[in-house]
Formats: sequence, C-alpha cells, structure tokens
Amino acid sequence: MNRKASYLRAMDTEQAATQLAELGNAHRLEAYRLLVKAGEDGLSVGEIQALLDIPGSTLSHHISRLVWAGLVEQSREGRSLRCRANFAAMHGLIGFLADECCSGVTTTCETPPVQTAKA
Amino acid sequence: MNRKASYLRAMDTEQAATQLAELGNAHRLEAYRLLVKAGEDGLSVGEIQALLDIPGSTLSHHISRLVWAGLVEQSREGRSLRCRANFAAMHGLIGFLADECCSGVTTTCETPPVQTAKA
DNA sequence: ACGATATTTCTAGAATTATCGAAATAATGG
DNA sequence: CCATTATTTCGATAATTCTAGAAATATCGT
Repeated sequence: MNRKASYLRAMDTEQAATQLAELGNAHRLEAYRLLVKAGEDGLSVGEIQALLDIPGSTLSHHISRLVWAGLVEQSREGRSLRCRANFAAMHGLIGFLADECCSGVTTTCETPPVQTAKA
Repeated sequence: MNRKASYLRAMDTEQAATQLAELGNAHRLEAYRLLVKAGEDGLSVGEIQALLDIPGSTLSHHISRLVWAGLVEQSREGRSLRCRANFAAMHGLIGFLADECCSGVTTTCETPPVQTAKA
C-alpha cells in the first residue's frame, strides 16, 4: 500500500496488485460486494456497518483502504457518508485479470447494474 | 491465510478473498500472469525466476502461496517443477467479481488460451 | 557415490496489516 | 450553544507478510 490509483493509463501490475490486495480481505470484500449490489444508490458507512456487524473504527479503516485503492468513492450526505462502488475500476480490474487468459470475457455494463431491489 | 481452496462448492467470500489476497502482491501477480500467458505449457520455477529476477527463496515462498490458494498447480518434471495456472480457479474468481455487477461478463474459455508464442 | 542443478525449508528481522476502544471531528436540529 | 448522530482519527497490540541468506532436499547424469 504505497501508491495511489491514477486512472490515467491502462492498469499496470502494481495498481492491479494494489486493488486485488484490498479486495483480498473478507471484510473489505463483503463491504465491496454490498456496494456493488447497491448499485448507484450506494450505502452509507452506517448501513454497511449494520450489515457487516463490525466495530465502526474497524470498518472505517477498511473502507478508507477501498477508497484509497480507487475501488470505492465517498460523498457526504448530511451526517452520513455515502459509499459507491467504482464500477469503472472494477471493469478495469476484471479486464486485467481476463487479459491474456480469457478470450471470451467481455464486460458490457458501463453504468451500474440493473436495480432490482435495494440491499 | 488459513483455509485451503476446496472447489467442492461455489466460491464463497472467504475463498475469493484468499485468492484475491494472493494475487494482491506484485511479485505473485506477475508470476501468475506469466503462467497465464504460458498457457497449458506452464513454466518451471527457474524460468519464472529468470523472468522476474528475484531470489529463489522469495519466489518459492510466493509460488507456494499461489499453489496453496489453488491458483497454480505444480508437477515435477525431472529436476524442475513445472507450474501451471489453474484456469478454472481464475474463471471462478472472475465470475465471483463479476457477479452482481457486470451482467455482460462471460468467460468462454474452459481450456487455456490460444497458444500464439511461448514466453 | 559424486557433482551439478533445481527448488524448498529454515530462520529471522523489518515492515505492514488487522483490530478495536477511546477520543476527536463533522453535521443536524432544536 | 447543546445534545445527538455519523464517522474518523488516534494509539496500542497482536498477527501476518515480505524478504533473502544459508542449509537441506530432490533429481539427474556419469
């Protein structure tokens, strides 16, 4: 953890490793998946905390890492901080993994997924 | 790092996090990508070492983690240990990441990628 | 059995990460 | 301004990970 996400260039190994490492923790991965499910509406930190049931300081630590890695974005809404998955980053990461490996992989959603039900 | 890959069930968060964490290190990710590129031929540990230029003990440590996570498989060939990417695991992981997110993602290669040139 | 090659295991220090309570900061509504 | 809610920052500790040299193990050819 020593390099910020840039998005200016195609994903390099270091950036991909950074993002994979941040997703490589069960708490963070669960939080991230909740955000992916939530789509463009996102979730507040408190909502995530209620769903994951972990101490606030611990969750804050994990979310800040996801934000640092460029996988999650935050914006304040009153007293709450709303978190949203960065879908572009996700696609970039999947593309990186699939590159040189899975010729059939295509990611077609530029925007968040179809909203069926709120988390 | 406290749980072996099972493959008996659909990927769960813990297993996905384990595999993501193992890919979340630049040395391991580079080694893994070399193996993905190499396709079904794979590469020996020594060949990977020559390409990555890191001490043998360090590389051995990283490869053992990839093997432990189920991302790489090894088989002895004489004095060398041949390493191959586990493409099924890779597809499972990409599927897990894409699930609930990227409706357009499909991975179509069951077998290693088209062999164009050796690494 | 010996020597050479390939790779792992052992070991240990440095660095990073995870965890969480307590205190601090931010925003809102009286 | 005060109380309340939401979240982060601080601080401390335990645990894990990274790194790499040295020694050990495995395999082969002779």
